[in-house]
Amino acid sequence: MPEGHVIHRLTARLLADFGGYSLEVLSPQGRFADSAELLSGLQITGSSSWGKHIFIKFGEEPDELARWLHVHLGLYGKWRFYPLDVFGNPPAPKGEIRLRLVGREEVADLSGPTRCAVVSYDEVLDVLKRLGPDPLVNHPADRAEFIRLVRARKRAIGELVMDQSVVAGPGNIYRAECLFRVGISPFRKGSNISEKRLGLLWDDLRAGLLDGLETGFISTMLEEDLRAEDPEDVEAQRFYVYHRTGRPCLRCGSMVAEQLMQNRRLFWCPGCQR
DNA sequence: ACGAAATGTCTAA
DNA sequence: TAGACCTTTCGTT
Repeated sequence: MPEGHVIHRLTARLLADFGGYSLEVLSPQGRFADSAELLSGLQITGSSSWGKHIFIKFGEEPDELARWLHVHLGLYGKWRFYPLDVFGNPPAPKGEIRLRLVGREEVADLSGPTRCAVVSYDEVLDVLKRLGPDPLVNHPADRAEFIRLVRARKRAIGELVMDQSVVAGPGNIYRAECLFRVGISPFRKGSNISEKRLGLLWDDLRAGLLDGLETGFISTMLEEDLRAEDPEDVEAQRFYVYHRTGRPCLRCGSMVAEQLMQNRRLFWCPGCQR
């Protein structure tokens, strides 16, 4: 259940912990068995991520000739890591494990991904072509490109922030929290929002994702607001509006509202986001 | 035990 | 827009 920050983190970890030596690749559940065989015995020699997509390079050939593992976790997918025991044996798989990487000191188990496939470099490029700028990558022209893409569309900004061809990486939590922090109503049409405010939104998405990348979890709340909340309620300490339906906004006191947008729960403050 | 929800995306109608 | 899909976890009976 990850947004972009978790994906970039995982990508780095997979290369750091499992790269540079021959790996055993298994599919305890069986659904990935044929593909696992294509990879088993090879080394991980590179990794990259964009938005919520992970690409792991297997083999020492140049990029164009290597085999690439493409993973997208979707809503439920998860990587779990377990240490080998004192004899160097991996633990028995727990649950439905689509893919297992057996490393020197630990195993990486993948469950529930929406995509897990061995692909060519061309297929990697095809995926990248469909994705908009990633605030964690933040190439020099990306900020302006994000502004241009949003302003070219008439759909609501709440939908556009979740559209991976407009901006790759943010999900439902960053959508709610960043729109709140920048004070933009999720219902505003992209084409009606000024370049300046969209620039601030990009900056805030980047700041949020960067913070999540460092800490490993999403906490969008500023220090001075943290103290105001009930210390028992961990979720409320992290978020201004996400999952806070019917409770008072910490900034203005209005009730946080909720409705479905594109089949996902959208949270916003009607007072702060006009 | 069972049902709902979860930080997502695709496809068909 | 609705449904399908992949799986785990948490709350309610």
